[in-house]
Amino acid sequence: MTDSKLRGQYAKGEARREEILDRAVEAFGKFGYHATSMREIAKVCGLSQAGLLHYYPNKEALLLALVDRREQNQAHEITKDIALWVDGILKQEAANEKEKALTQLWANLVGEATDPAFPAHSYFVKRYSRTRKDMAQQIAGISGHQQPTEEDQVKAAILVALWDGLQTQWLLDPKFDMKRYFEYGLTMLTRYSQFK
Amino acid sequence: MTDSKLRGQYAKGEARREEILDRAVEAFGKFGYHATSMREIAKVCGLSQAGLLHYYPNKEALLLALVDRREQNQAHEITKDIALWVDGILKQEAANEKEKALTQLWANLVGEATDPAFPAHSYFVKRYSRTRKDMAQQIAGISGHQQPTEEDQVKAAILVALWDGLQTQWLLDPKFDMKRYFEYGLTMLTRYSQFK
DNA sequence: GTCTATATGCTGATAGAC
DNA sequence: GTCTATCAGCATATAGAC
Repeated sequence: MTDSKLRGQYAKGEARREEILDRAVEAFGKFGYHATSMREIAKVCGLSQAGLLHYYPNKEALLLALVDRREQNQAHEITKDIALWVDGILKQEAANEKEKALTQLWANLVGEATDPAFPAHSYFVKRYSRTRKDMAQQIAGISGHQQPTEEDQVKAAILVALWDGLQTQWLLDPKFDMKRYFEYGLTMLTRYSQFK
Repeated sequence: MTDSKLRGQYAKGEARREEILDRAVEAFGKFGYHATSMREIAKVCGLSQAGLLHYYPNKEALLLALVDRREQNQAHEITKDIALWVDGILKQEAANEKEKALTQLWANLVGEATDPAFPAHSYFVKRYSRTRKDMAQQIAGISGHQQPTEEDQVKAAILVALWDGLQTQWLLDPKFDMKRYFEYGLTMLTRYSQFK
């Protein structure tokens, strides 16, 4: 079934949809979700506005497709090897740095998603909650705990915050060396304990 | 000169302007800058749209006035007493938690301000740069350094990131106990050193 | 699958009456 | 100081031709 997608109209349409998402990420990332019109996105896709609506019936559908795709590209396993873990995180960080448009979009969306009436609000809430849980599990793993301790959970929230916050500063100022700060923070989190 | 403002038309106008800012903070905070119309703000102020424009000639002027006012309310001195410093930061954090609308506005704006074309983009860039510098000075002070060390500067950026990042998580989920995480992070930052 | 044409409504902003 | 009336522009969305 998946292979059959590679031929025929369906595959073509799917490819087009992917391409549209790529352009949309760029546009939304630059100007924000609300400030970017479907016309503009259509334009950078070489489509008319009505043509774009053929693929994504409205703006919200486009947004959700975008967010969903990012989701799927970020699945990762849990490891007990601390070096491997740090490595994995830094790789993800590097990926975010490379895909600036997507990172920018994310920063933009999170701000807007704060409003409960935002189309993807509950998605963001769940997403953050799950990320914290996963991080806590991961930190417990490398700390030799069966279950995440209170401190593991606190560290997880801090790590998530650090990630977002450093990205913000980097987005505002491209010279900001996010990686350096992130590495320091990671090391600190792995080495420090309240009880030492 | 300042006293004379308290009487007459000028004082009245000033009070009205302040009131408008209060309402605007709320509106922008909820829905973001771009997604909030001048008409909506006018409405919650009990004004017509043209009436609102009498006080702030355009949308951008309103935004800048807002950001400017927050700026002035956040000036603070440098202390060498670590407990005093932590106390001051936690007070500011509590204030942000109380003034949810303003915090929300800030989160929203920072996301949008990432775009160089955003009206207040350069303001945000400068603001963050200065905050990092101030924080580094402050951290140097409580660490007994004459000048901020490299590590002090890294810690400053991390603290700023932590602040933003935890606020984001709290805004998404009001049950998120931001203060607890912030306290942990502050303690960690003051106790930990790369060289220990 | 993509287009043109069009409907309807909201945007920021201006002009000018009161 | 506040209003109504109005503008040009752009938004999302639909209908229907090719």
